[in-house]
Amino acid sequence: MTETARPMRRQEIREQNERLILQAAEKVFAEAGFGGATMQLIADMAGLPKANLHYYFTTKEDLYRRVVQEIFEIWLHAADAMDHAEDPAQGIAAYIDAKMEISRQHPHGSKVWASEVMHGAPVIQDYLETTLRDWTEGRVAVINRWIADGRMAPVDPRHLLYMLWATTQHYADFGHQIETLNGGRALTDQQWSDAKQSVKDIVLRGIGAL
Amino acid sequence: MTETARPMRRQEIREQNERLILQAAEKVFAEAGFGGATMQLIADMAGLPKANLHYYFTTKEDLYRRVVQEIFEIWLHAADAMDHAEDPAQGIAAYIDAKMEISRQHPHGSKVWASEVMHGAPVIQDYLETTLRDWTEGRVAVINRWIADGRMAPVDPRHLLYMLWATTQHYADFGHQIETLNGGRALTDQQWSDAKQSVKDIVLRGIGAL
DNA sequence: GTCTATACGACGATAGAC
DNA sequence: GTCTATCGTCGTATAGAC
Repeated sequence: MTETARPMRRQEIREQNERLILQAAEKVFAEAGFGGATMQLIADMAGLPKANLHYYFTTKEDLYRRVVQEIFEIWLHAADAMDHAEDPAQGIAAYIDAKMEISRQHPHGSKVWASEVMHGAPVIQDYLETTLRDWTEGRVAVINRWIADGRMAPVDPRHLLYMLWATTQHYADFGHQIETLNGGRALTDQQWSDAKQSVKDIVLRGIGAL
Repeated sequence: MTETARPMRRQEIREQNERLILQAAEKVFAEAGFGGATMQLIADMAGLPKANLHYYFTTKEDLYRRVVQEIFEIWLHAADAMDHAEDPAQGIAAYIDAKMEISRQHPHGSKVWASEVMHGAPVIQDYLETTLRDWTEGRVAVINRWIADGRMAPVDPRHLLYMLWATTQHYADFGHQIETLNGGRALTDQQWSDAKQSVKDIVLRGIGAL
């Protein structure tokens, strides 16, 4: 009887274990907060000994930082939907759809980010001041161009962006509250679709793009 | 030399100390999360010995529960602004103004609530299922009446409420991010005024009430 | 690369003097 | 009602065998 499965190389073992740990950490940090999370809990969920976590990430804060960075990267890519559009109706609708879908697919990451910012962004303050600030200024310019071209009403671009962030992320961060108000049941496919449509209807009409 | 100040009675001492502790706890729980907060930190901020906290509130969780209940009560009263209005333009504008003002005056409480819900509402789940559910159904009925009377567009009342909660609370919960994007400075009176107006403009136009 | 055992510190809670 | 001293627990992190 020969061993058919190719043995994993060191690099593959490392990648697989880091992936396992990061997925477990995202869930535990989201559900318990940074202070409430324990390395033991994350290790159990990842199915690895606690000491291995320290081997791969050294400290609890290192591991946490990596989790926060991941959701941030995902959000940045959602802006692509907005950039490749000519008019606001299409661009903002696509951005809302993308952000709502992320809230559905990555609710844990969204919560970890929210928790981090609520506590004053002790770990990712530099990201706020560089990447996020640049990103925001770029989108503000896009929206201002749409306004200048008469394609939408003259609303303050920053407050519009805050409304988009707040509303889309609310479906992840306050998902438990929404579920409770939905009779204790998670939103169905149809209800998610309705949610996206409701948000797009109100916002697009609200900025005069419909 | 006589003592002019009337000595406080036991009940007054208790009320004053509980108030000191609750204010300190709200701030510490908001900034550090439940797990990150320590009784020592709260005691130092309140200017009382740590043992006194346990005397008045027994456990850390008791103290936390009281903090969460307080912000919830404040939010419930904000709905009064909505109930005494005949048309949606006036009622929802008043609700937005009230909720925005609470975000400004009680950012810590808002964050504690957000954190509690994000972690699955382990302490106030019963409130979600009773008080909040009843409250929500009442407002849904009001909005549906406005729609039936042709005073606003036929939007889904629940998703409208979620957008109002998300957007208004965002200015408290993500206040640090907003401040960073504002050049590291807190919003001025004028900027708060602009924020309220922007939210009202987009939402009211969005639901066809303008 | 994996895991057991443990050091070390911090926190919640309480006992008991005042 | 107030406060000091302290107990027991738990969590992060590491040392060292395998």
